[in-house]
Amino acid sequence: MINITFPDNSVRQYSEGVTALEVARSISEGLARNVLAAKVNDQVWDATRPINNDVNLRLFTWDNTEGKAAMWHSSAHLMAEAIEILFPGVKFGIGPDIENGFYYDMDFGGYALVPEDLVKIENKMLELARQKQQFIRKDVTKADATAFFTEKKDEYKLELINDLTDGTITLYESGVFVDLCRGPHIPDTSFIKAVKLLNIAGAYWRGDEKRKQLTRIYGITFPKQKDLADYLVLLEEAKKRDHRKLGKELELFAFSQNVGSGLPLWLPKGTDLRGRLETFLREVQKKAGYLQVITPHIGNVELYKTSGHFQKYGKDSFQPIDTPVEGEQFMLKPMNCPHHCEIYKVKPRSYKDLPLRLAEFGTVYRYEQSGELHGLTRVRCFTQDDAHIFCRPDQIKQEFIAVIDIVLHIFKTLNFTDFTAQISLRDQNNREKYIGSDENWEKAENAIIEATKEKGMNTTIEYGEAAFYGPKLDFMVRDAIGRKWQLGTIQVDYNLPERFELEYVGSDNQRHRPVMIHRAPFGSMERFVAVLIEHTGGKFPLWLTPEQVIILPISEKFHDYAKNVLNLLNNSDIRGSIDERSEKIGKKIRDAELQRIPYLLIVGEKEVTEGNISVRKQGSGDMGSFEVEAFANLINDEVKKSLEY
RNA sequence: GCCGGUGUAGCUCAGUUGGCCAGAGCAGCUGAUUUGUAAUCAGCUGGUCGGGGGUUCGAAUCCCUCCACCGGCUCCA
Repeated sequence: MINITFPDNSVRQYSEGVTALEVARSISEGLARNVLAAKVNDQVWDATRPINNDVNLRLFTWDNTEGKAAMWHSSAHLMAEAIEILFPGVKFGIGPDIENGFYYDMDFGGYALVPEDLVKIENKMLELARQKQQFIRKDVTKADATAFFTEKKDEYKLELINDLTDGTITLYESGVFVDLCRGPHIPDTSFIKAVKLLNIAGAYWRGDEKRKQLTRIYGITFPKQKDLADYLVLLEEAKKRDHRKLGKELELFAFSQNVGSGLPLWLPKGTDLRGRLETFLREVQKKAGYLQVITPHIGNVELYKTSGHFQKYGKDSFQPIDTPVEGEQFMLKPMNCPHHCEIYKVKPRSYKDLPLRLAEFGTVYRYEQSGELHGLTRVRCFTQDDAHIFCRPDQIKQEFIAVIDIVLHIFKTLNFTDFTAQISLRDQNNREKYIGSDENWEKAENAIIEATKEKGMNTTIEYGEAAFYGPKLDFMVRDAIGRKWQLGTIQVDYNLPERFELEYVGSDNQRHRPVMIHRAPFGSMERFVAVLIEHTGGKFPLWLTPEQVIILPISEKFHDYAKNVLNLLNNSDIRGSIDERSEKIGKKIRDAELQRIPYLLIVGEKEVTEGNISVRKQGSGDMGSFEVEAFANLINDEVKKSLEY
């Protein structure tokens, strides 16, 4: 007999070789019907795998991340089986579960899948799922595995096997499909009741653009048909919040092929909104001791050779601009830091001057690959809310923490609760990608880790995500459909001060090298506004929104009164307009609601007589009558409250 | 940049197997209406069917090519 300990620390005895599924059945038949996988000590196992020792056991169902993972991983196998039946000869790469579903990378040998194929595959998957195929785990030797996939002529699997070093190789068999796989899998395919293959994409084998591009199919499955329907509705809802769609509808920004792709045109309302964000940040930064500067949009090529950017990115940048006579070359500026270094150098600096915090809403130009362009989140011209802090080495931590405070303050003011703080470090195996000494890298990496610890932040660490000159702390948020974007960033840099030979005179009257911190709380105005649009669905905070109110006269007779009301509101710093169209009030309300204007003020006979306004709040309806002054106070209180430091 | 998809009026979309002058709704303009909490009515304007090339008696429709956009991959100072 063996002892099995459950999460609540209770212990039960079972005979050796018992499976998690049998354990579940011993607890309740209902549980057994829902068990997808199990955690045995620290490893997630098949629920059908025999347990031979005393262990800690935890059962996973669809309600657990691990349960979903097993379900989707198994779904990838099921899809592969369906494809092997429908498209014999297809070679398989990898097919993992992902956050929302799964994918499988496959080599269709030149055949281009069409969307109708997906439907066929879905149907075949459902057919196979109903057969209640079991996932059978087999331990094999490397030689056996190699022999099997050699026979199958699957070079991708062979390459994977070849790279396996830990000795144990497992295969999983379900129906006619056998895959190299670590597992775990769900007990059988009958748990998969609903299937949706979402899209087809190309993906380089092993993520290497020099290698063959395979066909990737993304899909998702559910244990109930209704779950799938709900999920699809969710996706549709998310698409409605897409900043590209809302940006057009709310007239915030536009793109024109005549101007060029990736070059956003900020429309009046978008400019107004962005301007308010900038003003807001300027105020915050002023309080935090930043000095605002302005630098040109171009700079001599030599400047970027000094900084190292030219060597690193010169080929992939907009190419230098030649002057007509002197033969000089200028780059569109891809970064503001070299310019700021030159500002640092305009005069000798004393340790007493530090930290020197230079801030600029600096517009930069980067030649992003055409396939990378994406609405306002990935563009070729964008404005960073940039600043560079030049400080003494002993000031790094305090400055770093002060920047974190600014970022957190901004996120809080804008209700960005759903972000992750990611510490981006060097790729340990690929150090030649970076410039600067090991010693400085370590100092910088430690400074970031210490600062985040001190702030008690939840962080993730990503290796290989650092900038080429230094590690970063990045604030990541998701867009409407779950894609991750970097917004705020804070970066420690020992390198540029070196390259620009920046110095300050210390209290010892000796020359010392300052350290730089690059930081941008929004990241870029473009990307920030994009994410803001998606997070708010276009319903911006009152203090930020381009139009706070719109006055809707019942008929032309009340236009004069409306103008008086607008004047009074303008005098109280409230911005808005009057809908003077000869439309019915229902139409005016509808249009204003669709424009996400926070307050609709209706004025007609009744309001004129009583000298007030009827207020309707966007999204929630009639709030009743208000005196203009009382309403103005209400608005201003709301604005003040959301901007409190 | 790579793989796949899409491209018809400002927007959302129809347009049978290639065949009369390319359609609708919304928006816009003009007029009527003077309206009470999510779409008043009528008329009009508006498209080199993404650009270029080809096949054909004839192309929005078939082929080639370029461009843009969409979903991924790779990249992201």
